[in-house]
Amino acid sequence: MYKESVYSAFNLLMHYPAPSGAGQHPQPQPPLHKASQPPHSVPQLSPLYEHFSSPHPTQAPADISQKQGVHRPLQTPELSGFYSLTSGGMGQLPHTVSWPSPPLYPLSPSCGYRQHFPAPTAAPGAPYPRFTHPSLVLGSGVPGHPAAMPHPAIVPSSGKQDLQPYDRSLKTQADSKAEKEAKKPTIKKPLNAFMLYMKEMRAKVIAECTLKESAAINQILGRRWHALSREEQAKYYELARKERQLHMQLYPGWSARDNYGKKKRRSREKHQESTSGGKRNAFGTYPEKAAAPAPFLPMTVL
DNA sequence: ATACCTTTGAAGCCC
DNA sequence: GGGCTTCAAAGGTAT
Repeated sequence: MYKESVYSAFNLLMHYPAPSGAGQHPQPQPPLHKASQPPHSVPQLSPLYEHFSSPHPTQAPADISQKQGVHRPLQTPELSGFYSLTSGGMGQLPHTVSWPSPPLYPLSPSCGYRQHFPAPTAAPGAPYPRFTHPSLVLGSGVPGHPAAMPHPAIVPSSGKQDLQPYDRSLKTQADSKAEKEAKKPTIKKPLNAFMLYMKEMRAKVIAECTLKESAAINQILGRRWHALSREEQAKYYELARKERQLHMQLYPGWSARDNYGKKKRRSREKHQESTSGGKRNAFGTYPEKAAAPAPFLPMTVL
C-alpha cells in the first residue's frame, strides 16, 4: 500500500511543472551563529504568520493508488523528472545514466494526475480558512507573556508509564537517572524554511491530490518548493530565520546535538544507504546526488 | 510501539 | 572547509 501511494506520487510528479528556475535560486541562509548574533530582543512575529492559511477540508475521493489499471513504475524517480540508472558494484564508482521520463499520464490542473478519478470535492477557489501558525505566535513560550504557552518546540518526552512503588524500589540509581532524563521535555529543532512551507502547504496538497501518505506528499511539496519564485521562497527563509532567532532566545543553551541519537534507527546501514549517496531510483539503485544549485543571496529583512 | 519513507535545510561531527 | 549524518513534520505502512 505504501509503495502504491508512492507510485501515485510518482504519477503526480511526472506532470507537475518543472521548476522554472531550478538550479538557479536556492537560498542557503547564512548560519545564525550564536556568538555573532546574541539575542537582544524577541522579534515581533505575529504579522509574519498572517499569510499562513489552511486548505479547505475536502472529502478525499478514493485513493488514487487503489485505482485499477494504472500502470506504475517500479520506484519513485528523482524529482528532476529524469529516470536514473546506476550501475557499479562493490568498490566501484556508480555510473549513472539519466534520461527524461516519458509522460505517462495526462496533466490535471493542480497535481498532474489523470482525471479518471474524482477531483477534489471542495468548491474550486473557495477561500481557505486562515489560521495562525502555532509556532512563533507572539508570546508563545515566552514566560510572563499573557499568551504564554509552551513553545511548540517543546514536546513531552514519550516516557514509559510510571512504575508502581514496589517496582520503584527495585530501580537502580542509574535507572532513575535515565528515567529522569527520559522525562525531560525534548526541545525540538526549529523548523527550516522548507519545513515551514510544508507545514503550510501540506493540507492543500492533500486536498488537491487526494493523497494521505506523507512520503508521497513530501515529494510533491519538494517539487513545488523548487518551483517557487525567489521571492516566495525568501518569505519562508525569513520566517525560518526568525524561528531560529526566537528558538535561540528561548533556549540559549540548546544545541541540535541534544537531540542526536534520540531517534532509534532500526538499521543504521540501511539508513545510510538512503541518506548518503542518493536515493533509490526507479530501479532500486542509488543514483549520484544531484549537484546543488547555485546559491543566491536571500532577501534579508532586518 | 516505533522505525521507515520522503522532502529540504540547518547544524553537528569528523577528517 | 568539505563531506557526511542527524533531525526537524507528517501520517500511512512495515516491523
